[in-house]
Amino acid sequence: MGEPTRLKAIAERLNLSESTVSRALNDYQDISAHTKLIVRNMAKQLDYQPNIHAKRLASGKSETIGYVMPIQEAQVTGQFIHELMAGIAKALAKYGWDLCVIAPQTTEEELTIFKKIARTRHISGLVITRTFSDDPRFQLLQELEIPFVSHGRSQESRKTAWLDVDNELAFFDMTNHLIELDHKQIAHIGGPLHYNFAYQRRDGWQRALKAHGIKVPKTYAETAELTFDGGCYAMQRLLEVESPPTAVCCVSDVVAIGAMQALRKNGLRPGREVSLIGYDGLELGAWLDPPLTSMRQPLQSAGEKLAQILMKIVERGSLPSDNQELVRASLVQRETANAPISSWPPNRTQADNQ
Amino acid sequence: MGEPTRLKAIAERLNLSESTVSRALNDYQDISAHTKLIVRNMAKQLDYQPNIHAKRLASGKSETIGYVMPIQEAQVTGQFIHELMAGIAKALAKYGWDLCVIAPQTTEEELTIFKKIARTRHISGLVITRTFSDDPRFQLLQELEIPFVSHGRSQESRKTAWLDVDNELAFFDMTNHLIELDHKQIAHIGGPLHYNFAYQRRDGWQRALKAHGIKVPKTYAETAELTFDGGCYAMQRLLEVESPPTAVCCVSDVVAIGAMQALRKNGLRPGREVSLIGYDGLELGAWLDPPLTSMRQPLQSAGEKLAQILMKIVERGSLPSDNQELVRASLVQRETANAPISSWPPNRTQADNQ
DNA sequence: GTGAAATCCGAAAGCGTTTTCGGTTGACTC
DNA sequence: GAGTCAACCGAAAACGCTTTCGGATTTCAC
Repeated sequence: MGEPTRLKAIAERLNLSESTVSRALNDYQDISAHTKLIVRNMAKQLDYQPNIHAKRLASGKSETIGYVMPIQEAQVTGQFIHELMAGIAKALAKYGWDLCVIAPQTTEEELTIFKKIARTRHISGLVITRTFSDDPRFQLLQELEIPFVSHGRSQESRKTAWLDVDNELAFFDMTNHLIELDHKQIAHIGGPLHYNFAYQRRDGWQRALKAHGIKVPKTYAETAELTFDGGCYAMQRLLEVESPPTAVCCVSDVVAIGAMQALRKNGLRPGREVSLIGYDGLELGAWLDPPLTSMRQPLQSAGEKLAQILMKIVERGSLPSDNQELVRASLVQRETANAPISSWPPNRTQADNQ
Repeated sequence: MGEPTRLKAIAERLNLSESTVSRALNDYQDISAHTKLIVRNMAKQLDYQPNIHAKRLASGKSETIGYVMPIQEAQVTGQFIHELMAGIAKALAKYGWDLCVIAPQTTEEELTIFKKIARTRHISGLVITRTFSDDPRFQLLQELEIPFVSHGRSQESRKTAWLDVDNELAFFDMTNHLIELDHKQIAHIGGPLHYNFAYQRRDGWQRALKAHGIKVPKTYAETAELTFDGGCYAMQRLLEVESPPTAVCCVSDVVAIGAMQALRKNGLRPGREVSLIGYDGLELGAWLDPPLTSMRQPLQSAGEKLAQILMKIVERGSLPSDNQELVRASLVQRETANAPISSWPPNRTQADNQ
């Protein structure tokens, strides 16, 4: 397809110097409006695209940001990542920035890669996800002075940029929804507490209970691995407490789906004897029988915002003022959250005593 | 963290020229083994990382490949993409290549981006997925002389590099599995024929039937959108034919899940009255009630292979000999594929006549 | 001991931009 | 009409690497 157009070609055609052409295209102040105009027209006519490597070498900027793919450990993170990345890529594309994927195999490798990036600087900023309460990446990235923004918070994120869903509020809302349906025995299946969101979600549940003066036994606060099996076991344990709950707030959809399975195994139907609300709003929840009620956070737009925040940080060389943002999750009404029924829970003490 | 190490620093420390150092690190023939050794040691000691932009500018190579994210249209592509990308990134990382994500919003934009890449050449090769029977990308990329490899074939892919699962064989195997279970009334819910794999999967089903001398009515060849609803409607239609099937081969897991729903609505249980096999092996299939039998293709390793093929093409400047590869899908036995039962299908003609 | 070949390395010219610095205009002031 | 000040543009030096070319040794054969 022939040689690509260079700055030189434009300069020669217009009898200008390369430097003038360059500054015209980059909108420098000291180029006349007229010159800018003819240069831009010629550039368009010749379909000029700057050599990106020369540009980045000369300017010392890379205009590339990296997305660190979480190591596959929790289940069905795929859809999540896909939507988020699509949003990031979209926002970056508007400004001609590139999105580079980093897929470390282990946590150690991840940290090693960060150190390498700190030296090469060929990636000027990072988006990280799946944050932990105690997440070593925050300190390291700050030490290395690599601009970054996280999707989700951590104990270390007071002074860093992040965008997160208001987990506490989401579970407050979720629990309130169940209370409005007239539930009073509302349990919670939480996630492992090394995930930062696990705390917040549990707190939201507790606050809603407290706000309505509802007291539940300690056994109602369950914990599960973020897997189908984890949810299944946790629900099973909840069914074995003295007075089982009529509704359960689940830390994730996958966990909720596991809980549904446990209910079925015990001859119970989700949304009848025991209401269930998940979190993530996965579309696959709609395909279950019955379809799973859930909470959904906007992911594509989150990706876009993350990219915008990060670009600002990179360009300014420091944190902008609006570097932390909380978004609200919304209820996805499906069929597993309904009013309690009179025949549940069974009067276990009577039955057991007979 | 101080200035990064440059070639110059190594050269000065060792009293060598920059060019010698450069060639030593790049393993040129005309540098003595001894020199190479001391240069490499010093490079390691100083933690030298070449400036990638300078390198790419000077060498004219970009060592970056692009992955074109499919436009979100079919459902649950997320997990699929995630695994594939992880494999690609892993293989590229071994050689220090970068993976750049391209997320076009429309088909037109996708083609425009290709043209831009052809001019800038800042991405030296592409991986494309979700191929269509009639896929304009193949011709364009060849015209533009952009190296690429596709995951999946097309009508235009005789002369291009690809890696694909043997769809025909997968559905041949799938159908045989049902035949071995003693099914004789085996239907197929296929995908829209603009997807290239839709043909192959249908053909595999037909070949297996033919191989066993099994004849089925034409109405057994259904077509559905690759969605939950699509599968649901198609299954409903199958239940309304004169003698409904005892087993159904579904073009994808999502379609199969929709089909399960249709069965339930009709008071039938998947895997009892009607056996069902999906395709994709999504883990979420295991969470259904009953868990969905499916076929699975290896995705992570496919990603790695795609990356390797593409790197070869880019480096050689032409197609290597082993540029097309077919992998085999394997059966994921779960619970929706069992032997037929005597009470199904109902003797419809009798019943209707009464 | 001479010529040829092989071995190893340095000099220098790129690669295509950006950006600083200074110089040339013309207009404007007094 | 000399000086000042903008306004505008060109020259040239980076940026950090690769790669060609040729020169200086050394080795080998005869």
